[in-house]
Amino acid sequence: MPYTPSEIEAKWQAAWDKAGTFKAVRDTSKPKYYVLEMFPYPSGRIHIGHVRNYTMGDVIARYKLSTGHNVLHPMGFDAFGMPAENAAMASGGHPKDWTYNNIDDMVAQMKPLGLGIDWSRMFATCDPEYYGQQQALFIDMLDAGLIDRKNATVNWDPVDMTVLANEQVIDGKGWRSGAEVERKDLTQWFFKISDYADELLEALDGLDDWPAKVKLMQENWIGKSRGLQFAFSLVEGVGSHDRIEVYTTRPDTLLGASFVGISPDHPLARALEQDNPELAAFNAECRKGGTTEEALEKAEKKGFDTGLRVRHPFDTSWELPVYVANFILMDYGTGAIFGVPAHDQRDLDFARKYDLPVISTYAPATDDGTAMPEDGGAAYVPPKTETVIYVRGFAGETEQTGAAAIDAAIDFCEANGVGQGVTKYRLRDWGLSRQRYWGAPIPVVHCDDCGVVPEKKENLPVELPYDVSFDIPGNPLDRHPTWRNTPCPACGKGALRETDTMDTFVDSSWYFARFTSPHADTPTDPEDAAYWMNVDQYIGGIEHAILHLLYSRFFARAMHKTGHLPASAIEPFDALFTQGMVTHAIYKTTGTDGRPVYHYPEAVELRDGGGFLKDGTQVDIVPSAKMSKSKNNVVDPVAIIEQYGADTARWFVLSDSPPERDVEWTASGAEAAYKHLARVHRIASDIAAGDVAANDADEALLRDMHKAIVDVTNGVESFGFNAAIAKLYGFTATLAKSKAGSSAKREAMKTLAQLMSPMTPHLAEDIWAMLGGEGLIANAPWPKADDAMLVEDTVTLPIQINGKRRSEIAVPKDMPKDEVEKLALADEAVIKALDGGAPKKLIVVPGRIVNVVI
RNA sequence: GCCCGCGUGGUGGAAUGGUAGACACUGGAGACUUAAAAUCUCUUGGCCGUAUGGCCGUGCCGGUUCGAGUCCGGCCGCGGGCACCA
Repeated sequence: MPYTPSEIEAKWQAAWDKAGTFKAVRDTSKPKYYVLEMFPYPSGRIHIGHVRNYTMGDVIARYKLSTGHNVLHPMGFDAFGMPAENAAMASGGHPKDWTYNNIDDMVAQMKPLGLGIDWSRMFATCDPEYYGQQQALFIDMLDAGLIDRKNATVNWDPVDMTVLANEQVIDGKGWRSGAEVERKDLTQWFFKISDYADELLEALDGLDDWPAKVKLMQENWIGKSRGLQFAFSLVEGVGSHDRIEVYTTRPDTLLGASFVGISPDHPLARALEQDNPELAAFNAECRKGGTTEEALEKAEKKGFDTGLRVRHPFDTSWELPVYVANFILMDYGTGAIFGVPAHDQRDLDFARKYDLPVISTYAPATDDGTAMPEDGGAAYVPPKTETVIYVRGFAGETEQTGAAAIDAAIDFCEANGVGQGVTKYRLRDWGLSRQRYWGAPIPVVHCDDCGVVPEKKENLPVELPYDVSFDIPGNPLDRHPTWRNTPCPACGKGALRETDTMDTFVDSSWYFARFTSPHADTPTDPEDAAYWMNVDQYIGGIEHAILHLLYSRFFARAMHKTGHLPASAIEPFDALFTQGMVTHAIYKTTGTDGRPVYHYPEAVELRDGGGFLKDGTQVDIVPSAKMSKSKNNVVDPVAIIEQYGADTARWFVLSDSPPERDVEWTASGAEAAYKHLARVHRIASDIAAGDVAANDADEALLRDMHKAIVDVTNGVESFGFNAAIAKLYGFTATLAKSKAGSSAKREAMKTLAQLMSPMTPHLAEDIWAMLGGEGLIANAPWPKADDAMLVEDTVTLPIQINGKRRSEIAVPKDMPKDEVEKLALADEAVIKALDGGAPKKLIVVPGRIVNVVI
């Protein structure tokens, strides 16, 4: 019987459907397990990276099913966002049609993968049913004081008269108009996530099954700092401004200050520009370009001397100049700083540019001869934990760590009435307003008499109108003739709807909760949420380490506060796994115009260690590049499934590379995966037809089987899928070569099929049926290893001489240390190396290694 | 610029501080075959050597340790994120 994936896979998918194998139903008699992969954006085509992501989740889901869990494994679509509008602009369709067509296409591409998903729970965030409940959440959060309205800076395209996303700003210019982008303030809605800064930080400690790197990134993002806030008094006031409030995390360097810097958006800077055209021009220049931190940080550091001077708080005769500087953010601290060139490279560059003094406040504890900053050296910026010598200290010891000096400086300043120690966070409130059509409308109404009023819940969802056009830039809701008009929910008079829609991060911040009851007429159903939450295992890309995961953590808290999630669900993801990308080589040649020309893998023949086109031209090979349409190196999973079947695609994306790392897709690798599965199928057929009596090879085979159970189980539980697959290769080879009797072989083969079933479920079902397994393998209990079959009596100990392996001895597993020593010293290689002398040291690590030091 | 990762043969990678290169791909040799495909067997880090074997080797430089791919410090390269891409 040949291995024909197309038949096998369709057959078993139908069998699972019929049996409702993956339909999740609340059942308190079993432990629940909720496994979730980050849901996809409906681009229209599934990507091999999706295959990898969902296969990993499916392995966990199927494994948990076979260990007696009640499994929830849902799928949905993160369906709002800019690409749908861009497509509408480019080809004239409608975002809604484009999106739903794409979803249909993607579901059709995903189904053949045989994922154990409860498809009955599927939804898209652009379903009015979903975003209507999101609007209800918004209203509840507004009532609960979790939402605020204030100014935010956006990228403004002065030609298209529209707000641009950061990715639409290229080199400071609008992507369509090419106009220089300006920063502009708009009134926007904000989630008050900064109120939760400390809690979100503290709670990271409890997330034991999250990668440490993700927690560290979130910690740095929240950016808790302790510092000193105080004011410099202006020598001469300007209008109502007589002082400049500054915040510093390094108050110990106060005596090294050489200038005060304020943001171009600082109230004082705005006041001064009224009658200083030069400064107004400078500020306007600073407001050009995108809003990203990256753009601000990379811009050339520029300053403008306002001519104002402030007094140093510790010496009123010491006056410092006040500069407006483009690198100071109004969003962080007070929008004003004092510059200490000796201990900050940016300040040092600034001081040298504008010829300001450089004054060290501390120096290295041991002079290593490096030039001081005042003598042309680099800024001296040691870690706060390092002990340094304070040459211009004013609090605490002369020799102390930066951290100690900072604490002493804050105490000193507080005692002397110079300022207060304050704790600040880098985390800013989450601006959720978007000036775009394809998003969830923000359910508020602007009334001349009542002001801003939330829509009544019975009027939800506030649905997007379908009759819109995308022929001109900007938000079509703004120019819709009737949609905006609505009675005020408070007074009933004619009023206007808000036309801003919600950030798509809002959609993805609670979809995991909605999956627990996707059609409830409230955002969640209390019993379903209580039963299914939390997500036991969440799987997704590392690119979501900060924003999506932090917003979701905030949202879970907000949903708890508004009664939509139990207290136990404020950390919604018990365990997180971040998987790597699937990459593929790029094949390129250089065109006549000198630009690279990219070639499809099908067009390239690999031989003699190089790649060649049909005409013999050699191509440059860039290995392991991120798949990208423009580079022609995207692998289409549909073609792979048609050629080899879903099991091959699943097996390949799990093998070869650890899940957290990128995996390189190679045609030869896929071919090899297929060959292996065909081989397993062939071995199973042979075994099913075999009739060999039990014999002495049986025990060895069964011992190996039990070892394989342990290794594969450990691999699956620890996301070591590639290691588990390596063991499966090994056990397959053992089984193929074994001379054991048919009964033992059938047992071993059925176990192999079970161990493979999470990865290659269709093949596993087929083998299971072939060998007379009961029911579906998907429902069969996971095999258990027999400890008695795992005991090994002897171990091989490597013998090192001076840390290099020179020999080995076989010893009983539990041989005492002193006997191992004797045996080691009697080893030929050791005797030779000792040459009659005695070893300096003899290290014996039982069961591990012997090291003879000579 | 700032934050976080990663770097091991021709290739993907394995390795609780304890035999570096498991497993797989590619390449090479062979078996089977009229032939090819398929399948099976052996081999495949570099250098020296007929061989027993020896030396080198985990991006680079240094350190800790009996012992470092693994821990520490410093560099280099690549990737992710930087709040309106999702």
